[in-house]
Amino acid sequence: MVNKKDDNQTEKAILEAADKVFTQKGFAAARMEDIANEAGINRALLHYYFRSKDKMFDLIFQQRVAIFFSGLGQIMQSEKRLLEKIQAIVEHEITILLAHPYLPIFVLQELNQNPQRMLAIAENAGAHPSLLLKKFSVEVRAEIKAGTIRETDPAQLFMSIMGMTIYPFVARPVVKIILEKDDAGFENVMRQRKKGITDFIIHALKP
Amino acid sequence: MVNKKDDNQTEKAILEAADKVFTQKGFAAARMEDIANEAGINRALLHYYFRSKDKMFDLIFQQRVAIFFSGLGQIMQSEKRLLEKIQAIVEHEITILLAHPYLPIFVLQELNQNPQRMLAIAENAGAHPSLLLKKFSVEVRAEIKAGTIRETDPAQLFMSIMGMTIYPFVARPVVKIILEKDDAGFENVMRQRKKGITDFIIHALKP
DNA sequence: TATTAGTTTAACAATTTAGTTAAATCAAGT
DNA sequence: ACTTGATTTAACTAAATTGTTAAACTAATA
Repeated sequence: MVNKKDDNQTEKAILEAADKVFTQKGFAAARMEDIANEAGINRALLHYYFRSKDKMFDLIFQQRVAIFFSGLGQIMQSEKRLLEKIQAIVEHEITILLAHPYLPIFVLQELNQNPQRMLAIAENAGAHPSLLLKKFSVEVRAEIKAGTIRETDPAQLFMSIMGMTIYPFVARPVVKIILEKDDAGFENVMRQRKKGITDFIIHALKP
Repeated sequence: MVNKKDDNQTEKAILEAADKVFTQKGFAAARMEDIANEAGINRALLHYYFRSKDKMFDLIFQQRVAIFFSGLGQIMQSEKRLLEKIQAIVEHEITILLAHPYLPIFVLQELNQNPQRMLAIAENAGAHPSLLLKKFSVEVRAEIKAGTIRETDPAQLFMSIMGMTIYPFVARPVVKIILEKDDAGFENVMRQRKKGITDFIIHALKP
């Protein structure tokens, strides 16, 4: 038997709305009614589908963290050479952030308020986050030994990569004003930035 | 006549408490009682000193934004050569962020929810934020023409500097886990990072 | 046509929170 | 001792918010 609005279309609409509202306002400032309005339904139906605000939030938050970190882990563990790997990271992250602009500030803000969530989710995912850097570090040291890049601390390099790619999205409203861009302009700058960051890092690592 | 707890010590305690609570939880999640407890007083006295939550928040927020941007503007407008200027920016920002670790995520989160606040504060400060980049851009182009640095987009460079310095603080809980550091260890890494970032940028800019 | 599941409406209870107030208390200075 | 202003206590109001519920409605389906 098929629903009035066929299939699970409503559930999807709710999840999308919840994502939008939670992401833009954060958990504390998000109102169930905001989500209902955004989804084009009413509060009663919200609780009919998802029992409580907390349950909805946990769902959304896990999804968002997954999006934020998923691809990254795979690329970090891949067999590419270091510079190619860095390029892949940068392009992947910026592509994702262009599609989900408010993702990082949301995730990071909620993690800051509740840092143990990070560990819980990581455990759930099966791998400890510190593994993320292990292989990367080995590769960096190998390239240094081979003389292909100059002496560099892997952890510092990793933070630089992440900072250069993610920060502009976190500081989006400030960046837009300083650069005098609208949303379209901002996104253009970020697309150019894919190549810009990679070049920048390649030059910085030259022996 | 002097107060029970002499002078304006209480007002100071309240402001410090409000700073701490607002900064860590954000406006929406911050409770007046949290602030009162943190200040070692009760809610009634809070309203006796500062009429409302909004008033308190506006006060704190303006102060925080000022700290976040103040020194930066002066350095950007100064007469240093480009590389020295970059070094000064990095050292200044990291020094401030070590003293106020939760400052950027707080400011950026609240700005994201309320972007027009940025313009209001900027107007209040008398200068449009876009001026921040003007002189810097001229200098970058001059150095490029002089052949002292390679072809570089000033805006992209600026975002890279800010990203490398500020992002680790925004992502502090994640960084701590990935690097397996406690607070002291994290701060050590950030102190080392002052020189690390500057070196990184200098190499990246070499013709 | 009767059934069924999704949906709306509207009212409700319970809780949390901001903000107010009056009275009591306390710690100084005069 | 008296006064004064800061502070606490404790109660309160008003509003917002989450969550629940019963009844009505609707659209597809059997």
